[in-house]
Amino acid sequence: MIILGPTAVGKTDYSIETALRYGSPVISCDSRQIYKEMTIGTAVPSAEQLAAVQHYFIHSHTVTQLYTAGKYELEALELINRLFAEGHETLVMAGGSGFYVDALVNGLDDFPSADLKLRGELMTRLQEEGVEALRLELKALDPESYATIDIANGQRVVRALEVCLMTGRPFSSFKTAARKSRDFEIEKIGLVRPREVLYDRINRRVIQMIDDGLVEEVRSLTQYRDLAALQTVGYKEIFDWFDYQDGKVSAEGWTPQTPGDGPVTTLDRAIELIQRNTRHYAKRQLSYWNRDKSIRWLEL
RNA sequence: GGUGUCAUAGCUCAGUUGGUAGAGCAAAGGACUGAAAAUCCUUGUGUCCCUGGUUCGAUUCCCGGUGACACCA
Repeated sequence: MIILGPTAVGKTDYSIETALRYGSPVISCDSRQIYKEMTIGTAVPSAEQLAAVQHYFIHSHTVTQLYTAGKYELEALELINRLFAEGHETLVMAGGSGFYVDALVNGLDDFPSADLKLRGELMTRLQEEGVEALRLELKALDPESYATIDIANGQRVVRALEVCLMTGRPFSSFKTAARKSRDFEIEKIGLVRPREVLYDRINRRVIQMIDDGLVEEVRSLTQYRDLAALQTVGYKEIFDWFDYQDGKVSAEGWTPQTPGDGPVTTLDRAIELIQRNTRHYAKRQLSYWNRDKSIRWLEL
């Protein structure tokens, strides 16, 4: 049983109740709560909650190692098989990372995993030369991907190109879109609340995080700021505020007409941005699951 | 009390040398095969503050009013 839903909807409480009912642990499906260095900003379950029910994939990995949906598929599957073998009838999973859920449920094709060095080079080129150059290169190496992937999305173009260059085969040739069969039944339960209520919960939770010491948590992770794990709502905005305080960005040259958010001059501004970006994130989650007709929705 | 400036989309503003208007943000919708809390795409009709005048035609010019701000008393 997989419990999913947008951030701040109440998955943690619901999943713990459910797990207790089934005598199951909770297997988390969350791309950020997995990191042991991050706690407040990722809204991991409280110490009491973690004590009440055994949790997996919470604080289990480190930000210093790139973690991906592919690794999650492997590790989660292994864990699930082990737990079933130990006699569990029903397992409770919970999380907000749709891509991770998909990786587990349907499986990913057998793509090679990221080559960080190559990716770094491609990202540099993306910044210096723009998407256009990379796009043309992809068109030459893999016209099919060029025609099917979102060509405006630099990150996608880089990944496709990365696979082509690493393997000498077109990115599209790895794609079978075949669903892997799993030897257990999966039931998805989606938690929802009225938009207004959800947004209100998000806004309050952000304030609570600040009260709980988010700023200090972020400060303690400064050395990791460029890692993928730290590209996270609640962390990015506060790093930007630090930058402003350090004089790395200034308010000069910025007017309301300029695209973008402008400098993060105060903590209050950072809070506003975190709240907004969390709302945006919740919307993306909803849109991701919207097309999945197998989800049974439950209004809280 | 006097003078001046401003009054346009939920917010901050641009603009129309007079032919009923457009950006950023917000908001809404969407995409997604190893960075996914990432990344990317789409969507803008609003008494252009109110009244009157000039004009074929006013949100744009003029008179008056109201409100906000600034300065002077």
